[in-house]
Amino acid sequence: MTTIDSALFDDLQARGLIAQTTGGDVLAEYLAEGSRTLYSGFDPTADSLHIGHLVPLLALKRFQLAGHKPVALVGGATGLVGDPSFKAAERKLNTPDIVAGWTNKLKAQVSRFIDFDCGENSAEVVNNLDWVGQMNVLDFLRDVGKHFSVNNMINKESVKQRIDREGAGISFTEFTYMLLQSYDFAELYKRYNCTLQIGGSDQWGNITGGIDLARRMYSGETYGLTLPLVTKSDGTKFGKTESGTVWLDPAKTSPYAFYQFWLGTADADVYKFLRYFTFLSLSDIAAIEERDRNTEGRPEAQSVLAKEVTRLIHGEEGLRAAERITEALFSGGLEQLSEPDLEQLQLDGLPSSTLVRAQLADKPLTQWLVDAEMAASGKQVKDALGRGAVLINGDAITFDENLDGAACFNESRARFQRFYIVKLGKKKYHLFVVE
RNA sequence: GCAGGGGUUCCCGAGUGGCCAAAGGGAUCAGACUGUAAAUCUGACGCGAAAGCUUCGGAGGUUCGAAUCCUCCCCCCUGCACCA
Repeated sequence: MTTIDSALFDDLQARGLIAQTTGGDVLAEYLAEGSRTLYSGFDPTADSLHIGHLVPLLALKRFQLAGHKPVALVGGATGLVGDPSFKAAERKLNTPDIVAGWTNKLKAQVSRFIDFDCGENSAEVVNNLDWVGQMNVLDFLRDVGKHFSVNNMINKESVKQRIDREGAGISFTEFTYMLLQSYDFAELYKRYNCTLQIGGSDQWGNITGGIDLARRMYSGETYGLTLPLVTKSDGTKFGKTESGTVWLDPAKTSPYAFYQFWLGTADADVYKFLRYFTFLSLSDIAAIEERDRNTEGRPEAQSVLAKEVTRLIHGEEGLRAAERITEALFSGGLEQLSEPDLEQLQLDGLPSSTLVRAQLADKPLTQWLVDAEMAASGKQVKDALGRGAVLINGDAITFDENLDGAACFNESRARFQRFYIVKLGKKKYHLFVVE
């Protein structure tokens, strides 16, 4: 018999992880009284999840740890249609085989976070294409569509801006998305007695749609809970860096870059993020906050956050690699790195490139750095050059040197004849290996 | 199909014949200050080391000169019509 942690709801609330719920206190009680089955959906809109998906993903795990059974739904079907919720414009459709490929990747990714072998509340991963895929249009219209009122649908906040906004619009396809997702909930209710759907706060309309449908089709009593949208205190979008989205796939965002992302969290956000993204207890987090408040200089919270989240996503190994690189680059000991250290940095995932010595003179430094994706354009490098912000193995490079790639990467500047650590600005590092 | 409104540099959004590589804001990058933070200030922000080159949905045209004018085409929005 699974033990239920009746404090779950209070804990979620205290973490700020509850945006809205249906049922209010009834839901809290319902969760405290027994092991429930809940689900959250992830649509394949890319070949990897990103940190924006982390809140619902971790929430599934929080529920599981508290004794409930999580179902992760990967939207092989809904991904073919596109969720219009709060989107400014119609999205372009991806081909079925692309979506199928992404679906498989997401299934694998999602599976790493929840436990499939813990008895009664073992997790499930499902794909809604399995039940929507073979449904025919007429059945859908008669069995599902009949339960929806267009009048209600167009009043949903999530599609309103698309309907009201001049210059926008919404296709029937996207408009129908809500029906598909609602049907998922009803179907999971039938299959697994799944009685709770969780999701981002943008999913509220879709979730309540599902609750209504489950009641109408099966007289099922179900609940919804939404998680807050992650926002930053400065108003910029969470989860983006200069180089774009922060992905969970280590091939798309290295553990080092991932670690650095969290390390850069603003003070104003970091304690909130600890509550959102880690499993540290609220009292531990409060203790960290208290210590930081009483300490001069750099707070401890960011490194705790980076460590916890990186370990969660990339494991102990990924975390250690990220820490090794960070330590080497930011603790000032660059000159002390041994040859094996430098080789290890490369293995650990420090961005690196291999250049051929004979070709160095072909391009200016600006171009080499652009090619290595250290900067988007030579202009940016040029700007940095003018401010002495480009360092090769510690030497500031000048404008004049820039033109001659070979001079920049000259042999006397090399470490162990072939390694050059280029620093652009305060944080960007790249290892060049010249052969 | 008809009528009207639109498509501008990453985003929003000015610009209606030269002073426009194109206002302003946001985002982003670099510098100062710091704690690899925030705020603030400074600079950059189509590409190029530079000379210079390429842009304002697409293709042509008018003009000494076009993002701005004309023609055709593509796409989006709103309404009407068609259909019933």
